[in-house]
Amino acid sequence: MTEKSSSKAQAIVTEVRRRIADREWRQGDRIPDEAELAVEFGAARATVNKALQLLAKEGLLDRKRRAGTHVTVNPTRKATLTIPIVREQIEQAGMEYSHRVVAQKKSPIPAAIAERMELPEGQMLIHLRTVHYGDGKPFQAEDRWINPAAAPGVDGIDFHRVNANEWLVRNAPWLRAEIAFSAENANARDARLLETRQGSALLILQRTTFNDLGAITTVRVAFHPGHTMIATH
Amino acid sequence: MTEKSSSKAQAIVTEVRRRIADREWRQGDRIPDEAELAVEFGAARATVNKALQLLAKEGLLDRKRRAGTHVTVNPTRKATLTIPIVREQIEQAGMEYSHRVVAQKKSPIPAAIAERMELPEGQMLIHLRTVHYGDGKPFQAEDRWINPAAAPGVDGIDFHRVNANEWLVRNAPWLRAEIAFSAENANARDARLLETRQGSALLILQRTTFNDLGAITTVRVAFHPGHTMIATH
DNA sequence: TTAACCTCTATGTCTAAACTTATTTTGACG
DNA sequence: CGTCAAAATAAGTTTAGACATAGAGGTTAA
Repeated sequence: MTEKSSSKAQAIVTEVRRRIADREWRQGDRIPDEAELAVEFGAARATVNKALQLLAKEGLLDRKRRAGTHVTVNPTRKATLTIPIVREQIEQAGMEYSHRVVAQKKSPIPAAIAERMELPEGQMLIHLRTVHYGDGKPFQAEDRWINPAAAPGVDGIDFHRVNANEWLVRNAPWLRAEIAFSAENANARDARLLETRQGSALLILQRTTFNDLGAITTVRVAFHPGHTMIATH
Repeated sequence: MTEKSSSKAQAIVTEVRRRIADREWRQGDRIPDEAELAVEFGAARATVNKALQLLAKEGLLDRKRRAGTHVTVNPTRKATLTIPIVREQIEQAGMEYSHRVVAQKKSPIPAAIAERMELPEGQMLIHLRTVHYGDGKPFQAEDRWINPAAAPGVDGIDFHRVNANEWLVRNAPWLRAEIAFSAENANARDARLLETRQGSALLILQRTTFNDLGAITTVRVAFHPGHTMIATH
């Protein structure tokens, strides 16, 4: 077995991946059971189990009790997206971070937002529009609604002085999130805020977070044209 | 402890998440060590370890030997994207799948592709353009380059008859992938293939896969305007 | 003061063994 | 034959115990 990493389990992961990549074990094949692999790799069954569970979570293996472990036929591979805090993303790129709150007020939520937040239409939430800059150039525009009922303490905050993203991350951790990506042509406001021309293609990230008390916040983030999000395998 | 799931480890995960969400344990706090939690939860240390490692991978906890486990200060939460096989995605939506190969030929790769695939510029690869349809309406347009050196057997295949995506998934599993999302205004070709107007905002997915032999394939997928990709927490 | 070194501790990893549980197989019975 | 129940099997989970190792903190020597 090719030892590629420090841990035994990781070595098993690597070796099984190699066998699949090299087609020693083909799509649909049943692979030896945990006990046999444990003997072959000189490891305990628990260690083999850990390795195979990881590969199953990755989508490379299908595991079923009694039926054994099979190489996935149509592997739907998963990619992990890391959604960083804007400020950190900008500073990590070696730019100077700044932001500007364009609007902060209490408003009744429109139908689309109500649906996303699973709240009744017309409820009064905090509505916030912010632009984040790197070295003075617009990086992303945020359109955010915050539900004070699920984020205690938010009412007294002046988001002109405190970064909403960071305040929320620190003061209202979420239990569940819904995230969606899409592309939209910049509308007049997007264009103005991002200092680009109307109609240019923007990557849009839409995220709603929930805790026991319900929806905390929903945000539509419009990235500057040309922005790329990287996902890691 | 609120038992939310079958497994003990999962129950610990849920309870720790709750304590963080309810701010019993706050950002930056050091939480009790594994041995203490094991006693509190009436579990073995290995079980607590499994739970905490999961939360650390999620980004909620920071763990360091000797220093203990802390609640992450600026949690960079991760989202998992499932990139399905087109056919399955379309059929799952209850539509009838079809596809059309617009072009298949051997061409020298341009500089941008060469860089992505870590190959010398001008190398001859298979170039493929395909449109995938749901109920006859264009769903996504693929622009793909395939490296026969890393995908043995690909040379004889007629991709007018075989779906490239599915052939590759089955015959050339990858070890490493690079995935990126962005938005682009539809160019003339995109507009024609997707039957939309030039300039409309398209969600673009760019993926390159590798095995021991090098880059297998790189593909630029342009989705129909309005398409949304969902990520799960 | 600083650098080099040591010690201690909390996490990381593995093991053997047991028990649980989903699922397939088998086989008895109608 | 088909049906239902029992047996068998492979993965799922947990446990106690052991050892490895990073790294914080303290100690000593230059």
